[in-house]
Amino acid sequence: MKLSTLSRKQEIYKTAARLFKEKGYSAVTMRDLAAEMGIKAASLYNHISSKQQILSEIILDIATQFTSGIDAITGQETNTLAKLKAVIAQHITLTADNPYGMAALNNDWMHLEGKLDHYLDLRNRYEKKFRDIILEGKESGELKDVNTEILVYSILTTLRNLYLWIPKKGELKKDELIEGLSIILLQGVES
Amino acid sequence: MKLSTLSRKQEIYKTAARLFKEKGYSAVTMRDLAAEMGIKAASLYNHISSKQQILSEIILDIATQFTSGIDAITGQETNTLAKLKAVIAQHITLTADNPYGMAALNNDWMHLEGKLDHYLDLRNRYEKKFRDIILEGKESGELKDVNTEILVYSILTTLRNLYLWIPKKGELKKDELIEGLSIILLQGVES
DNA sequence: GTCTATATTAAGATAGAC
DNA sequence: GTCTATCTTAATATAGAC
Repeated sequence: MKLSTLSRKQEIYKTAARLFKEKGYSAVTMRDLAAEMGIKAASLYNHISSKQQILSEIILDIATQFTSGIDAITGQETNTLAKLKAVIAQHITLTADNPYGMAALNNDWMHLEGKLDHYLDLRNRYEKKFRDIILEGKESGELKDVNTEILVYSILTTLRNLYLWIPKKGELKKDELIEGLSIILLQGVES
Repeated sequence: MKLSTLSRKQEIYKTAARLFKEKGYSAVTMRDLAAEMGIKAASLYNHISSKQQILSEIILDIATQFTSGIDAITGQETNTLAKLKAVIAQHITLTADNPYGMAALNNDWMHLEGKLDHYLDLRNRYEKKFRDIILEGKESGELKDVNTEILVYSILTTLRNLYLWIPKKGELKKDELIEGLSIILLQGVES
């Protein structure tokens, strides 16, 4: 793919993700998507094979990036707080790169058909690795003895929904956001 | 309405909310809804006037409850931490009462047609009142000087998504959840 | 209160011309 | 790579019988 131009296929994915964020997968028609790109719906099928394939591509692309990311973090020889901060940084980076894709990941995964099981598998493994980081922190004494499930839920929910908020706050620099979120999410639970 | 039986209309709202949570408003058809209730789609129209009306009813009912609730909390003569804990308790209570409606509120509000402006108005007022509680706490010194916008986002996101989590965790008692969440959300920001 | 039958509109997708 | 034309299916909703 050329550097500063997206292939037509990539353009379709990008436009679709934006529309999916606004109205959800089911409410976006192939005619909506085509109109947004200035072509007719039938022309889309020269580049993609189905609406379903567009959704799969968008969601599994991001899910795979999160999976690789958490594997790298888990493999680090660092303490729990460094790992948690790396998880926060990864969410901010991937969300800033692709906020519309993150929205589809969060809200439209249940409309995956053939790839649903694969997606659920990736998500469950991600959650387990994240929970394990928390559990290690509690065992080592780095984290206070708060309720694990509530803490896992609270942090992951905040991170997963950053797409609702990041694009509007262009004035906040990425490093400041990583610092600010780390303080708010972690300061209360550090020993 | 009789005490232990829902009117047919209420039954429709309740069933619809559950289906909306699973697949989203747009992906649920009147035939799906009717089948779930053991009748034909046409029969639904003896009780309700449109699919759109079902969505309005579900969302605005909850949004109104949140609005009354925050008005009561804002009117209390208590300190900031007590007010924040009351907000947390309200979210937990309303979500536990109606997790499916909360899902529709969060995910399907953009499909409101005639009532969209009214909904957005209620939501904006709620957010403003919540932000004002945080700002008062910072002025009075009860809260640390953390980034206001990040804190507002983080707490509200966690509370708004409780529906994803509360129904699965029946073993957690409500009071424990209020305590646990208050610790995790607030302990890091108290002075 | 529910049914069958149906009107109307719009969806995803394909064929074949240019 | 895009178009027009079209197939097939399914959506919301109404009319009128029981």
